[in-house]
Amino acid sequence: MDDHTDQIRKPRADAVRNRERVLEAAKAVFSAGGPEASLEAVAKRAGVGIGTLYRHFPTREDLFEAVYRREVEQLSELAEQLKTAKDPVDALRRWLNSAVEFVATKKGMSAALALTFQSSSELAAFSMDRLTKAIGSLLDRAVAAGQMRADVSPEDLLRALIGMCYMHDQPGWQSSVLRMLDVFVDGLRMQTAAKAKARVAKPAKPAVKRKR
Amino acid sequence: MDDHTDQIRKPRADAVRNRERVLEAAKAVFSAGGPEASLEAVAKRAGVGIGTLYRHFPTREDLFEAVYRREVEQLSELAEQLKTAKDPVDALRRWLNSAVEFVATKKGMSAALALTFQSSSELAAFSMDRLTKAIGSLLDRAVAAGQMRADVSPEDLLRALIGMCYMHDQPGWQSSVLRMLDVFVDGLRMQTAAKAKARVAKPAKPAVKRKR
DNA sequence: GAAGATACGGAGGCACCCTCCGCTTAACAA
DNA sequence: TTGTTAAGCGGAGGGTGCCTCCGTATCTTC
Repeated sequence: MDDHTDQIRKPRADAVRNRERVLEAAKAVFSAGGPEASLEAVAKRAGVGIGTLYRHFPTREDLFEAVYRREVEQLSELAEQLKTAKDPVDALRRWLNSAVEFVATKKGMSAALALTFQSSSELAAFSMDRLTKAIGSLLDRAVAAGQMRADVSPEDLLRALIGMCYMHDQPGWQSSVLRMLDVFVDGLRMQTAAKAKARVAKPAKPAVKRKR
Repeated sequence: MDDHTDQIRKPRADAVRNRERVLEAAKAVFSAGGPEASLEAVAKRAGVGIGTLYRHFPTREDLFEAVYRREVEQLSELAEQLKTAKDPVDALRRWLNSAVEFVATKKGMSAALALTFQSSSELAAFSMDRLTKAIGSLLDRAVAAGQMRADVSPEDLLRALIGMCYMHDQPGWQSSVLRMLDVFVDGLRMQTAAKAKARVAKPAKPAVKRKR
């Protein structure tokens, strides 16, 4: 058997194009109709057969995933830009605010994402990693500058942020989330130079006295 | 036409019984199989016909709602009990912790709830009202005792709590949420001179691992 | 241009949704 | 108790969307 199998073929142009079309259509359809929207509707909007859709994205979740990955990238890039801001605490606060606003435009997708996160821990890992790094870089700067306590991880903060945004079916949710984030940042912030010093000088003993 | 129409009949015993059975079955089925679970499976498990299920709960959301309402009641009652605890801040912290644990046992239901909340603002209003009052009573005590800042509403706190719990697909989510809540309560807490001192003298030593 | 690999589309089988209506049963009156 | 009647029950069946499968079309490579 001849195997120049390692010879990899260039992916077909139509396949690439169709995949892109489906993603585009899916984003629109899910945003409008929620996660239950018909996949056949997605295929139709994309102008491809239902079979094509299923070949590229064997399950509904696969499709959610692919759509979602893009969104994550965008937030990640924003953090990159904010890293050069002057005030680290303000930069963090700003990123959080942007994240809230970002979520605000994705109403229809959110329920879909809730479902996807639940079943695909792989996606959760990816986005966690990506967004954690984003927050982490902002957080570290603030900590390094002595402006924030250091016992809350980027993971924790991310969790709080995403969590709060899930509540966005209430009227006024957005301003409420923003207020919460302010309180939160206050909770994280070093109180005064003196206090900060005292605290850092303090010896170990785990952050909290959690009973049970 | 004779109308002793105002004469109201007692609801039929079998109807009451069946309704109860369906709720029981639904809780189990949704917990295990998530929100997409077959309603026919629910009917079968309840030992009733599919028609009966649909008469009692015309839509899938109606069923979610009814199941959910009970859960809310329980949390509400817990708050009632905690109102008599000595330390108000600790009572609040405890209620929050219990809420987290409570959610932890409802894995399968959470995605369903996310969907329901999105489409039924009526349910959201009900549970918000109920839980807000629960938190509110605990929060008020702490504020009245001068142990907490007063500019964060029960609604805000509830939002943060529920939000955080939506993240529970991650390993270790629970301890993370608990940690977040601690930080949060710290952020809320009054920083009186005495308190602040106490805090500094206290262990809140952070740091630790937090690699990267 | 030919050969072969790759992708396309949509028919079709299946599962589930939900409605509709004839039958059953509980509540009330006598 | 028994009769009357409203309320409730069950599940057949039409409809929709899911997903697979395979004959056909198109692209890449030589």
